[in-house]
Amino acid sequence: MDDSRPADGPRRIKSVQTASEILAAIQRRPDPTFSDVCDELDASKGTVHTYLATLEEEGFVAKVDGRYRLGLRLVTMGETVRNETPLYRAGQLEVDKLADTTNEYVHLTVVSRGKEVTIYESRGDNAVATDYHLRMREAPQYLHCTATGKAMLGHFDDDRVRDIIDDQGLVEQTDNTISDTDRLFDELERIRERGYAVNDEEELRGMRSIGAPIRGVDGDVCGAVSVTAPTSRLSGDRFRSEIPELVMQAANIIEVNLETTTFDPSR
Amino acid sequence: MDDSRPADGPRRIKSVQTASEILAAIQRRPDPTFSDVCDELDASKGTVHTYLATLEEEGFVAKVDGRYRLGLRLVTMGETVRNETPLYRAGQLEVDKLADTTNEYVHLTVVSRGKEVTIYESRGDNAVATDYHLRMREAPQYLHCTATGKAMLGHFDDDRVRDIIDDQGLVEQTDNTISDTDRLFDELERIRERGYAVNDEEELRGMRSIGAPIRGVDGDVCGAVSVTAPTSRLSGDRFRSEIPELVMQAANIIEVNLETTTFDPSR
DNA sequence: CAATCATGTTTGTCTTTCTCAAACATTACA
DNA sequence: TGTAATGTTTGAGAAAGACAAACATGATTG
Repeated sequence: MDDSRPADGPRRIKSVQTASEILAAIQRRPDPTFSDVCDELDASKGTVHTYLATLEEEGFVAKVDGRYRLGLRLVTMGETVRNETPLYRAGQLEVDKLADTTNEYVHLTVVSRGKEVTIYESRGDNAVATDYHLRMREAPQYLHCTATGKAMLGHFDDDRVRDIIDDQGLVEQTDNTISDTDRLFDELERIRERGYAVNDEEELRGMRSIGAPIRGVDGDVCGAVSVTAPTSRLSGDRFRSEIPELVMQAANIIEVNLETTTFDPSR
Repeated sequence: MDDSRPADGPRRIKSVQTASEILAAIQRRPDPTFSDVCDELDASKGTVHTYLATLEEEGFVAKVDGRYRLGLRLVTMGETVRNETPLYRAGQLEVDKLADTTNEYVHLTVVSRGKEVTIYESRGDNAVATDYHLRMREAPQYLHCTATGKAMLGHFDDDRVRDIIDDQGLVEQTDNTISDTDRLFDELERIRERGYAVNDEEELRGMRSIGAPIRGVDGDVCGAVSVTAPTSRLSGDRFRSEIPELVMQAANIIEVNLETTTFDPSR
């Protein structure tokens, strides 16, 4: 009844947190109006108004006939992030090739704050669930139910995996999702042995993926690559050896690229 | 000597502006250290520290062994922006096709705040200047020296064009850049007549482009599409009729897609 | 067509929170 | 080991943010 102290801890800029919340609110809601944004925040109209005006001026938000959107500055900044991620430069071409030979979706992902973000995606000619994959890239995804995610988890040390599970939980996205910690650790063990991870309709019903980890120069995992296809097209030999082989090859080539580009003197 | 009034005008949140400046500083400088960031801002170390901590917590900034980078949240948000730009959904496939038939770089751009932003890019097998195009996407570009930019300017009304010129100037990127207002207006006239715009080494020496405007349902220009290739491969008939024809066809198809997807009831 | 309502914008004022210095840590370097 | 460089924390004054309420502007409706 007495903990009215400022509960210190490290200092933060509250206005920046508020701005971030507003951006999140706009992202959550499609094309919100001014009062839609107000509804999602607990701040007065006047305050929200000033924030939106500032964010618009800075290019983080755009107003299109009375409705708010995230601004194009986020596109250019996002582009910078990708270009400065060594994995992107090292992997882009190889991902395109893999999409070309498999004709399916290929993803290149990295871990950030306990989730994974797709840094590059290539769509083979037969790729399905385009809309799902479009939307999926708009937010970081769980690691425990994707091929790339599990491939990476398999090469983290147990403490780190445990921390991630504690933070994120093992949300059941489908009936096949591994939602039990022990089972997940068993699975990670198998992934380590085989060298690749399988996602058997654990993220999305009807879709399977094969993923392999990518190690950086220091030996630590810095990302993963995967092929995703409808279960009907990803079964039998193709599921058990052909695609896994191709994915691991691609991962290997990207690793080599990484080593050589990292030492690129022009950077 | 007396204008010490608050110089009112509409209110803004200063902290958000500061945060924006910090992000810009990090984007400008590759992998800056803490004091690098301080150097670019005029704020005390303590202040910058608090901002960076906040931005990191929010995912807009990441610290990788002592150096700052833009954070992956910008990637996911940027992805949202693209996905919610109708032009992207309407044009993506067509841009891929055009890159496939021409084997060159194809760009899909929109205007924002007097400059253009590439919302999607497809790289044909022979595409050159990969690195330039990578970097180019990290910042909005001038309209007066690109094929897409001029295609769009050609269909704005004169006042709007004049405003843009006043704001942005006619920076000479190469010897061929049109840096004279009257000459630019003449050129825009020709573009309107022909239906497509030409960039003849006006942006980058050795590179030519052909661009066509894309009109939205309301009839207003909402973007443009272009093919870019080295001058040696873009000359003669290919330069004067083949590629222009293909680009205008693509623009036309995208316009049709736009009309049909806009009325998509699922949205 | 007036009147009511919903939506968005501006302003005065009090409170919160930024910001600066300066002190404090921590790490590099000689 | 001492000195410098870099990064982090803190106290307190000054500045800026937040609220509420008033003000516009457009919709909607009786």
